[in-house]
Amino acid sequence: MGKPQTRRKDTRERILDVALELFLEHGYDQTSLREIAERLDVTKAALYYHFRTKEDILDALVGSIGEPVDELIAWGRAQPPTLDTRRELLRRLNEALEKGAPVFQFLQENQAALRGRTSPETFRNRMRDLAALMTDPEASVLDQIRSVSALFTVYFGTFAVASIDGTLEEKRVALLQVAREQIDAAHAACTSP
Amino acid sequence: MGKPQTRRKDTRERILDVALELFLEHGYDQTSLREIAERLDVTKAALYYHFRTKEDILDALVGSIGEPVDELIAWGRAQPPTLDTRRELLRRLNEALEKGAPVFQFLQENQAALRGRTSPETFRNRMRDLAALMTDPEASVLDQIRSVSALFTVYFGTFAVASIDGTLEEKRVALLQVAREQIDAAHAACTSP
Amino acid sequence: MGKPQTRRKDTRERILDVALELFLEHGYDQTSLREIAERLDVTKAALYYHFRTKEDILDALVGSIGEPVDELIAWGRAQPPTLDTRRELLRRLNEALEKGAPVFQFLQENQAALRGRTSPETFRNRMRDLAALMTDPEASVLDQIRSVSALFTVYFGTFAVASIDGTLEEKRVALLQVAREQIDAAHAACTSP
Amino acid sequence: MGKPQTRRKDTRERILDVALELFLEHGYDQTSLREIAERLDVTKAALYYHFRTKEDILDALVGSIGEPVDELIAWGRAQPPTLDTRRELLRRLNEALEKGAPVFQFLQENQAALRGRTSPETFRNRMRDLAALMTDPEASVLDQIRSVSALFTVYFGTFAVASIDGTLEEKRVALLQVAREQIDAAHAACTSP
DNA sequence: CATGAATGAGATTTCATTCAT
DNA sequence: GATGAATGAAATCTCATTCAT
Repeated sequence: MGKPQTRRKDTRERILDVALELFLEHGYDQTSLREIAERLDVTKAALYYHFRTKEDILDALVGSIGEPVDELIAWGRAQPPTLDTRRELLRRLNEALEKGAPVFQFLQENQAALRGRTSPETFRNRMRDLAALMTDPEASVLDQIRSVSALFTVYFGTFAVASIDGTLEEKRVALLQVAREQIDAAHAACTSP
Repeated sequence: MGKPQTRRKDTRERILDVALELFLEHGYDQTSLREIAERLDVTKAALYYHFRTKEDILDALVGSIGEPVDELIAWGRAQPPTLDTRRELLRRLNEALEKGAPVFQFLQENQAALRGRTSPETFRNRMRDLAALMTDPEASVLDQIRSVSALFTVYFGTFAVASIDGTLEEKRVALLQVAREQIDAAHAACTSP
Repeated sequence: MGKPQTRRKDTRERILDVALELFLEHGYDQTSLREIAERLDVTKAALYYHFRTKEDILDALVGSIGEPVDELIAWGRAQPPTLDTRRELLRRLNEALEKGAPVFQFLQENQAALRGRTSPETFRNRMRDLAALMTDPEASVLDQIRSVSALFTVYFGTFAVASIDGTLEEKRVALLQVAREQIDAAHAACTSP
Repeated sequence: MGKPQTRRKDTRERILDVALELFLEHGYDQTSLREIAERLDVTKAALYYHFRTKEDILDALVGSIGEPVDELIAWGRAQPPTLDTRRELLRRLNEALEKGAPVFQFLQENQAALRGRTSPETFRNRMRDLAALMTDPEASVLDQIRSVSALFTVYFGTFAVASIDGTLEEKRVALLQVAREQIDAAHAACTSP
């Protein structure tokens, strides 16, 4: 009974899982389709049944995180460019990074390898948009850097806190708070003096 | 008299220059020795006269920034772990990044590709040592993240401020100041309450 | 009543049409079953319901012109080897080429690709038989060449007159007349002196 | 003494020889670089040292006959469009075909496989130019076909006379004479009536 | 009748590397 | 110091074909 058998989960899904796994282990260029196929115990040709090229696998992976970020940007643009909006942007980004973290890390560690590829390029543009939403173009260089720095703390911090003791959740919350302090500083400086 | 002739700078040096140039353009894996040789207008075999393997070129490149960082770490260890020491560490790192920036960027963008390679691994360890010098292991998670965040600001900021208006020098100084605020915050929090 | 429905002509027929179309466009080897299936908007597996192999498609195509030529040869053999017989052979071949022209052209342009395949080989034998019917083995080399040349004019001419102005029908008639002059010359030479 | 050793003739030359040999045996598409390499007893990679792609081998082959034909066309254009010129064109083509015959045959048998490839396309244009030199555009369709037919006799005849008895030289001369009769007929018809 | 999923074999091409000269 | 010729290994990708459903 039930579905006939959909043997071994869904192959397409499994390919993406294993691909990401290997891309993180050895990098995109160093991961051959042979390796992916072997770890899945299918033939290389089977991969080509599900994806037209190696780059299509990449696109599917990057696409999976593109949507949440797009939504985030759309939301940000609909809000007034206030401190509260920016705090909320950081909070939502921090959340989005939690799920999707492996893909974010993959993108971050393979920047050079993926240069010129359309889908990561698209992703990079999204991050640029996000950065633009965090900063006021007329603010001082100092404040702009404070804002970008807040984004960095959330973004890179996620991959770098491994060496610090503490639970993942604890560190995630701490990252967010530090980032919030920085965005607060950017705003305080520009309103108070 | 003097050196025999050192025609055109010195081939070894030129190989390193062009290699770095191409590694930055297409990434380490995607850059073939053929491309390097072609851009230099020599044969591939000529490269092998100067470097035993492709990885040797990588090592020479990474080595060129290893020394300054090693010195920085040695200096840091010889100092007491005070706020002033950390401020000075940030300042010196900021300085070291200026020269050597392309190599740092190369390392940052090719993390996955270089994983498992000895010399970048060595470099990563050095950065870990540096991070350790910036933080007190007994400090709160929050303060540790503040300290690491200061390091990030100096480090990643260097590659990311391209999209902000202002002279390079201006931005470098601003980055340093923001980082200093963060390390100050880390210390203020842990000494005051 | 009548045939159940013969939806859209008949799949088998459509496969042959599209296959020939593509074989003419890109050549036999360069045409994959995937392309044929895609242009028909069915799956590759569907092709295998109608034909056991790719070569079976080829055989069906070549077979379609084999019969008329077989009949022509049989007719030729039943006649005395006179000038009139040969004139009539040219006329009938010229006629047969009109229908079936695409298949003839396909065979002519893919000789190398089809070498060793049984059915085109069979076809080539038929053409050889036809050439034999056109020539007397004891005639002079010159006259044999005149006769073969007449065959060529009808055969290759059909594909080559595209660059000459005039209606198709006009050109077909002209080709036949030129060929007839050649066969006449072959006979005149051998009977008169 | 003598040249150091130029071991085994000139590799590039040998590749072209063997490639043509195999292209004629199995056709262009069906001949893999593996086969070429094996018959030469070198590795596939060695082929790529001498030719950038498989198509480059093709180009070199076609190019080798392009020049003589170009010269023939240039010569033809410099002459008045008389019967004598055309007789001489046929004679020279007949001569050019003798050397270079295998390449001509290869081109003729692989038309479909080579469609769209630049260098055979170029070659086809040359043949069209040659055909244009043989015919008067204002002549009757009949005479135009007679002229083209003369060209065919020389061209296709070269590959087709294998089945006729006689020495190669004898047959070559006979082909030329038959072609000449046809071009004569084309001119006679248009001047006399 | 036809499809979705998969395979085994093999194609072209590229790469780091070697070595005699 | 440098080159020309070559190699062995591997990569991406395509193809004809099969078979359970």
